[in-house]
Amino acid sequence: MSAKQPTIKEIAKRLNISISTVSRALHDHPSIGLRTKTRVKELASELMYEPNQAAIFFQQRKTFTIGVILPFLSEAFFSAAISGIEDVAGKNQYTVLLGQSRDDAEREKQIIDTMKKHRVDGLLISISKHTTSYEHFEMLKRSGIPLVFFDCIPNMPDIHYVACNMVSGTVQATSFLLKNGHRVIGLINGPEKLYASKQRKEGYQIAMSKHRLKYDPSLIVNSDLTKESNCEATRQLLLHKRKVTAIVTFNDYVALDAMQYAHDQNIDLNKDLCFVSYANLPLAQHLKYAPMASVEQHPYLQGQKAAEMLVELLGKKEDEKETPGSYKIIVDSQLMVYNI
Amino acid sequence: MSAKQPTIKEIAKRLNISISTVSRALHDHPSIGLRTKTRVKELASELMYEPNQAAIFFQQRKTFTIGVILPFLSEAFFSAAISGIEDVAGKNQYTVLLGQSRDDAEREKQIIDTMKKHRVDGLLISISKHTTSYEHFEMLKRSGIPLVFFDCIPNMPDIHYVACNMVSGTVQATSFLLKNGHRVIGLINGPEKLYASKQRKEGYQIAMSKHRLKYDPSLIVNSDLTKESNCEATRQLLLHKRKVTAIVTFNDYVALDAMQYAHDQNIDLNKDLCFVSYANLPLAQHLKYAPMASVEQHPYLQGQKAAEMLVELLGKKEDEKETPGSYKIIVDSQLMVYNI
DNA sequence: CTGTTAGCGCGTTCAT
DNA sequence: ATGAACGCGCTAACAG
Repeated sequence: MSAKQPTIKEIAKRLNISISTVSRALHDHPSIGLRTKTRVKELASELMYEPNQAAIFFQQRKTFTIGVILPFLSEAFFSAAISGIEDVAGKNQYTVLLGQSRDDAEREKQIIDTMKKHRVDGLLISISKHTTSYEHFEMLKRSGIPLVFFDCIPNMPDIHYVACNMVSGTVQATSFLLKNGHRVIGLINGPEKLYASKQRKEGYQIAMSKHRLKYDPSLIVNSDLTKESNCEATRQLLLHKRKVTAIVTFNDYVALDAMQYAHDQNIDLNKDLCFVSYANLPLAQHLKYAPMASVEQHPYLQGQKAAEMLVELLGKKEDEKETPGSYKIIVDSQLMVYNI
Repeated sequence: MSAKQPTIKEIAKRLNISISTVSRALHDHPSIGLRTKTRVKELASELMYEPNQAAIFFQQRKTFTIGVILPFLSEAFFSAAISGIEDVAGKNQYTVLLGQSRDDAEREKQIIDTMKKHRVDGLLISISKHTTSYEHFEMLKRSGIPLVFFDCIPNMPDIHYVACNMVSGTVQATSFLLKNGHRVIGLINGPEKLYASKQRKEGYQIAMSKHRLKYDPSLIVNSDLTKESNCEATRQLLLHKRKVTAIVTFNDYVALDAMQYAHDQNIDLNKDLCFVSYANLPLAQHLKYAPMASVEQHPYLQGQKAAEMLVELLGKKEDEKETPGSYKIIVDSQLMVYNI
């Protein structure tokens, strides 16, 4: 029933002209007679001709597809980021091939393989929490597939990336608490190896020294970000010999667990114990307990910037890939104080 | 630097054998000598040869790509659904091309065009709230691109789809309230034209008549699902001449707005006024106010089933597309009572 | 202005 | 057991 897609060949045959004439007519090539041009175009639309992109992609060695690999779409941060990516991609005629690593290094690797097979033109990656080996990224580089990391970036030399300056964000967060009179401030950090954790730690330290307060390492506890670990971390801080009056948490999910735990210990939230976090969560106003303030990481913007960077790399590629350096964009994070 | 991808042609030249021999060797064709086979394979892996899928796709007239179009990834329902889709797709060697319609009919249409251009093998769509014309879907059908709808499906004949039985879900929800002694139950429904709204209305009516209660149309109010509209709907129900003691809401987002509004009117939630909703939201335990119960729609499962259906259609296509009928899968929704 | 030809990378007959 | 040749749909370099 559904007639198979017509080709320029078909059109050429029917019109008794050559294939290339048809091709040129369709492309408004200047050297085609108006008469033939209209004839071609009419028949084309009559037949509902549509160029076979697969063929074009093939011969142009380009798929106009960019792969996006990220941990979880269910995290608001990423669903916002991918919207930014999608918008930029679409504006530049690219489509988005999706892959969720689910924070599984093996899965991430496999997705990369698949994407490579599909000959994506470039890749946008926010690496999984558990990715420790970076071979597959190196491999991509060697294959000449441009790669831009965003948000969660690997500790590798010469990479392109977009990330948030979590150092300054954490300085803001901690300073906010200090200005509000808190002196003993805990930090529930993520896994120690994570770059994101290092930045938070650094920001915390900077803020402390700025206020001429001694940095107490025991006020920083690491969590592997499971609920249990988050609660355990909270417990530790609550048992600290000094009275902790405020806590900065690695992200909102940690904050929720911590606040829940503290509340269950009959602690008056955001009074006896204040929380400041990093905004990954929507619905703040509908939450039972919300942190007093949250560091906004601008996910949509990060996605946008990363996609723009990639698109630029893709454009440049044809001419000269002589720029071996690395592009970096640091998006400023900023503390948002909730007025609830 | 990065050597361009080697081809079988390249390998053939180096080994002084023909292209087709290389091709066959790589495919373990029985009629290739063990000796040449190993030689080929060795060189191939040495050069890190990888078949150019773009070329293969092209000549096989297949991209092994399925397009997924849905309103918002930021809604938990959809991010869960796409995970189900991704898993099934991956298991069957398909990749997922993503497009968010943002509930914009025009955008939806344009995404479909792009996907068609990209020659996706099939499409999975949850239509936007504002899609009223179905031409583009018809067009796809005519092009021979298999189409499976999920969750939000258009009112069209002969379509394949996976959806949740919201009628029975609503019957359960309403009955739950009736069993708990409520007699005057409001329903904040979505836009009237939506199939999802019709189902909810129907379920509401069925539950009422099952309990031999008279159906009062004025207890059903429509919302366009904006915050304002949700609050206005709530207001109407609160002003109802009969005392409304329970409300079924179109979804969790509506419920949140409604509960917030009611709370601001000094109403004791889930006591003076009970809420039951449809589960689109995670973090239920962290919410300030949560409905007493929620109808689970099994998004992951719906995504899975829809993808499986599409994969099957894609497999069948080659042989005979003689089955013009339509596949339907109704996933049972079920009421989850929160024990908070 | 238009036609001819070649080639993109691969699978697939059809020969040998 | 291997090679030559063709075609998928399209673009582009090269003739007229």
